[in-house]
Amino acid sequence: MTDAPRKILVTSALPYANGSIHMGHLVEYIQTDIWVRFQKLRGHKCIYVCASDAHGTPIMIKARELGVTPEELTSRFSEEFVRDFAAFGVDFDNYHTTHSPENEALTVEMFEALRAAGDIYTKTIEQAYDEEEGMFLPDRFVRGTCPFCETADQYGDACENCSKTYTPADLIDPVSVISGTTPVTRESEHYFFRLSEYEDRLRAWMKSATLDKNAVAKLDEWFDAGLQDWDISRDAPYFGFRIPGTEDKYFYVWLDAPVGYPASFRNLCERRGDLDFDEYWRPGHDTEVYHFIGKDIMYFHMLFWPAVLEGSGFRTPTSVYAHGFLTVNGFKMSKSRGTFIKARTYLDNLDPSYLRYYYAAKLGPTIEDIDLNLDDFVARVNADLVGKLVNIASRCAGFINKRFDGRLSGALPDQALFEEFGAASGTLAEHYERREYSKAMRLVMALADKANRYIDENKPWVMIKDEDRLDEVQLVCTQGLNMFRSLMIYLEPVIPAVGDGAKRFLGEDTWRWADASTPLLDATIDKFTPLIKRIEPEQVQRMVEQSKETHDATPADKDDTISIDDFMQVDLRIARIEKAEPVEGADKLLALTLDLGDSTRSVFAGIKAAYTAESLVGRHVVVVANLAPRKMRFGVSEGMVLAAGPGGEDIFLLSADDGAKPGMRVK
RNA sequence: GGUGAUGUAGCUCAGAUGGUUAGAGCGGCGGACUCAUAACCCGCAGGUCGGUGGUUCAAUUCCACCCAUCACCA
Repeated sequence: MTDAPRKILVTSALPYANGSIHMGHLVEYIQTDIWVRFQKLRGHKCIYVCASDAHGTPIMIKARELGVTPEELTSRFSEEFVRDFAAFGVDFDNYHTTHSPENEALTVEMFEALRAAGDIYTKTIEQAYDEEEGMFLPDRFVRGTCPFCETADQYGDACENCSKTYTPADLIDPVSVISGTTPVTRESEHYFFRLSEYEDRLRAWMKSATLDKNAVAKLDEWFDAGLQDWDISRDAPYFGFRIPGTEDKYFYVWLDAPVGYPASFRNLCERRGDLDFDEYWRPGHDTEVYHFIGKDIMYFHMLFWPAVLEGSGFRTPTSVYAHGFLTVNGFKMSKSRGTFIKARTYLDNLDPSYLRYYYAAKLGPTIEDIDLNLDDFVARVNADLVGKLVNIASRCAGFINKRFDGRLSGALPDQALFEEFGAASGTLAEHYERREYSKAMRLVMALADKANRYIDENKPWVMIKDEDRLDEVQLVCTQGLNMFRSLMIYLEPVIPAVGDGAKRFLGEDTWRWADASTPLLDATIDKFTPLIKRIEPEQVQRMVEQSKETHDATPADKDDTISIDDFMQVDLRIARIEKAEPVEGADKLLALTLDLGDSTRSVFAGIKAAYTAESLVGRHVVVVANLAPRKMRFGVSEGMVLAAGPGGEDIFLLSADDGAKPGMRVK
């Protein structure tokens, strides 16, 4: 490996400063940190910056609720973030905030450049307005009944029940979540960025950035739908930067948030003499810029952000690396299950190296979600890190310490075997570079197996009993410790804290990547102490217990079992099918008219492939009587007829035995 | 609803541009060892590769549809 040193700037997404860091956040910061540490270990100049995302309505509202200023709120969370990240070994070169002079200056500069280029225009739009609070309301701050399916208490942008999208003005009985009053619709002038003009340039950038194929598919989808211009302003009151030349207009938080990357970097430049801002952020230099993000914010980082940079005279990112989400034990993190685990709660119970290794063992370069299975976590970490890896040192060190005064021999007995370990360097480096961490971990563990097998075959504990073979014991253990050392160098980006312990044990100060291919000989090692402890399952149990918050559990967070009360909320009734007819334009639906005793209902049922209309008339079926009515293309469906089976022709209606009458409750 | 992705042994995941007995680690079972944080080593048992249909001499791998899970919809 003779790569010339590269100049690389890396970022992780800016955490929003209104809540604590949790296990989901850490996937990204650990992924990025591993990559950065790898680059540094290889001798490249790699800078890692981040910042708190400090603007926007949610922060403004939360600060108001707590009776503090937004500045106080966000700096409080920033301090917490910095502490948590440091504890997990996430080693930023700079951690800043978007509420900074550097950020304001850059945001205004970009805005002015875009305006000068004719890419900014104003347009009057209508928006929900809370008269009591005297403020415009973001869609998420208006709730009401869905205009399509009439489900109550839905957000102002989309219905969680029928998934239709709409605007707050479409809601039935809309309410401001801040004051509880009914919002009115009011006009306001907004600033727009002509994203629609950037399609060609974005397509060109997309090719040069060699994005993940899933990301490309997603972008193509967005291009196909047509790029819409982007509303980049918000009305006062708002926590953010005021747009120059206006009294009451502010930049939308998503405009200045990514500017936080160069702003944090500029802040670092001012404190360090060896960095030139323009070299990293203006076109025409051979520096590299990478953004690590979650797949949920690809839109902002792969469309808006490159377009803004392109249009305002800045360089575009070399690439944007998106990762998937974290599930815990196969499900979304849940407060009632105790799987909504904050960084701090983890740290109170477990060593950060465990998590860094486990994430590395599961991470690849794609946007696929990864699962933190807590049983697997315990087993995997104990088996790999303790049982295989550290065990190599543990089983060799005793002999060297007790019988050879801590002295390693001057040569290796099996040079070829050691060279195998050195030869893995190229493959491993490629895996790290491509963010194929799981592949790298598999390869390292396969080598660890090999090292353990070597020791097993050579049996130093047998030779030690024979005075004539003492030299051999020293040689075999030197070989074993050198294989251990190479693997620890390879894992230095993942578990640097364990690496530090290993360095101390081996009497070394620093490692470079290439050191893995050169053995440590004729050296004196320190007494071996356990570098990492096994995880006791109780530690995990305690962490889960401490993460449980039953009081604010939402229904979706509940256990797999339900109470009798929950069941009784479903109003099941016997109904007689009065009429059944096909629905014009629908392949699967039959329109049923049901007699419920005291009323009749119209219900659409997807059973046409299994039943003819005529065969149904007169049948008694079971219907969910209190299901929210659902508007379909053909009319409103006022209930659901129960049936079993996978669908298609395999549908089997439930019916009642003789004697059941329409309207009877099923329970 | 639209779009994208995922579905392989009990668990977590590899893999095959279609082709002899589909792999690893963990867990389970049996054996060996005792240097090592009950670690390590050897062996065994576990899978109709989500379902249905199609293309093909041949599909788990390609295509279609379906089911389930996840995400996004500015």
